Amino acid sequence: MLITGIKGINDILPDDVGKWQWVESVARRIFSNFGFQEIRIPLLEKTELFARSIGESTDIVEKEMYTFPDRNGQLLTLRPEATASVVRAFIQHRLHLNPTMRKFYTIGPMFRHERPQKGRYRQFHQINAEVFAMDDPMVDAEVIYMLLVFLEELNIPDVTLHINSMGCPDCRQPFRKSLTEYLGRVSDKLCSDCQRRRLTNPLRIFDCKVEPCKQLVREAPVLLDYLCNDCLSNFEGVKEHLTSLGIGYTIDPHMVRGLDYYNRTTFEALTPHLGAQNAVGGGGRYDGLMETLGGPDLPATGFAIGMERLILLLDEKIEIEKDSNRLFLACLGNECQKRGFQFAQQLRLRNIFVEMDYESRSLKAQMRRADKLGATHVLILGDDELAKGVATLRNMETSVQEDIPLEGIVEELLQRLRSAM
RNA sequence: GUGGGUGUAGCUCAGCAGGUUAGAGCACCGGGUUGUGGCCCCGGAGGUCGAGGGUUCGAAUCCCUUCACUCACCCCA
Repeated sequence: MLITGIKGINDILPDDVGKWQWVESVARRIFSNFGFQEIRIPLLEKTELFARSIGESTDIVEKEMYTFPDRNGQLLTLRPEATASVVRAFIQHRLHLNPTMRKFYTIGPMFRHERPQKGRYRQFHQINAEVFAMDDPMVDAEVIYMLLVFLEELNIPDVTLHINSMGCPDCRQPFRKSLTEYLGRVSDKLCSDCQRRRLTNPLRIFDCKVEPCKQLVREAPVLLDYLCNDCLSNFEGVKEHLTSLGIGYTIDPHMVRGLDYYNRTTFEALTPHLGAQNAVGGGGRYDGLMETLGGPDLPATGFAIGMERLILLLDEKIEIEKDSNRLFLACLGNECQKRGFQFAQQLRLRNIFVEMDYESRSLKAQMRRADKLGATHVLILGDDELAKGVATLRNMETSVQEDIPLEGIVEELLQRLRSAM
């Protein structure tokens, strides 16, 4: 019985790895320009961390987490998102005492036990950015700007920005009340799912795709109308700064995010090219989370980007530039192969790409392989050459061959191969 | 968890009104050049037709079961 991988947990094969590395390098470059520093957090955390931060009644916590007891009976969870861990690390290491520790990014896999489909997997990868201890609307705008700059740099097509404000606990209270009242009045017209949502998590009804519900939602009270003065001026500030940076946006009063910790400005970068999914990235402010997790009462904002979705959206045409020259060593006969084998190691130590065959195959076969590997040069080492004290260097592009004396050949090759880089 | 679609060579797929040895393209290996890649020509290897059961003289093809993949619902990156 063949052992296969786990459903929704995929391999990334060498042919695709180039794209991933490229995406990561662009993220590192851009985020670093914005003052973000990389932080690496564990894949495993105590279950309680996620339960408390994400919210007990969210789908993630209720039914999507990979949770199990370790050998000591401690309940652990494979992280379903990164923010909770970054906040935890920030608190644990008292980083708020260090003023250079404010902006972080992290890249890595997350785990959610959902049914896989296009753009959605059980192990998926996110690029996260988080900013702590800053609540000026300028910061919200800058974070959003950085997200868009990044997507732009990757040439992700047809990205639109949707924003909303989730208010604060103060304004959410009266809003919740009037929303529940409204939903109570129209409850018999809601779909069965929304019937349930009405009682468990009324805000979720804004996400419903059933037509009658969408109708009703249009008439429902929206949080934006209930914002307190502070939240309102804050939201205005964010919009102003976005505009000043030349960012177009759509205000979507019905946008609801899946995690409970969000407040004030939330946002999503959407594209129509992801099948049933539409978000490539999303995030928002989460001012209360740090205190909830036992840390200082510091504001925070951030976002997550779905890397699989990014990869799906990448232009097929992008090509990862081929690095430097590649030398293939073609050896004929046992003696020559031994010489070549040692020779290859020497060149590699000098930072040159060298590949060779380990079976003794015909020169034709070796040439073919050299071509497949994209070798720019082939060094042919056979009895004829050894007898003359040379090796034949073939330029694969021009097909020009010349003899190189074995004496001092390493330095000679280094020069030739490096100069063309 | 629910529903639809699809499972034939490493990959993309043809074959399916049941009928001799299951095919193609690409990829792979070898030869055409006793030591020279790409293009071309010739040859070769590679398949328990997802698995199990049933119908039949005979099943890749029909029926049942099951598994996997995939898309969608739910929800999200």
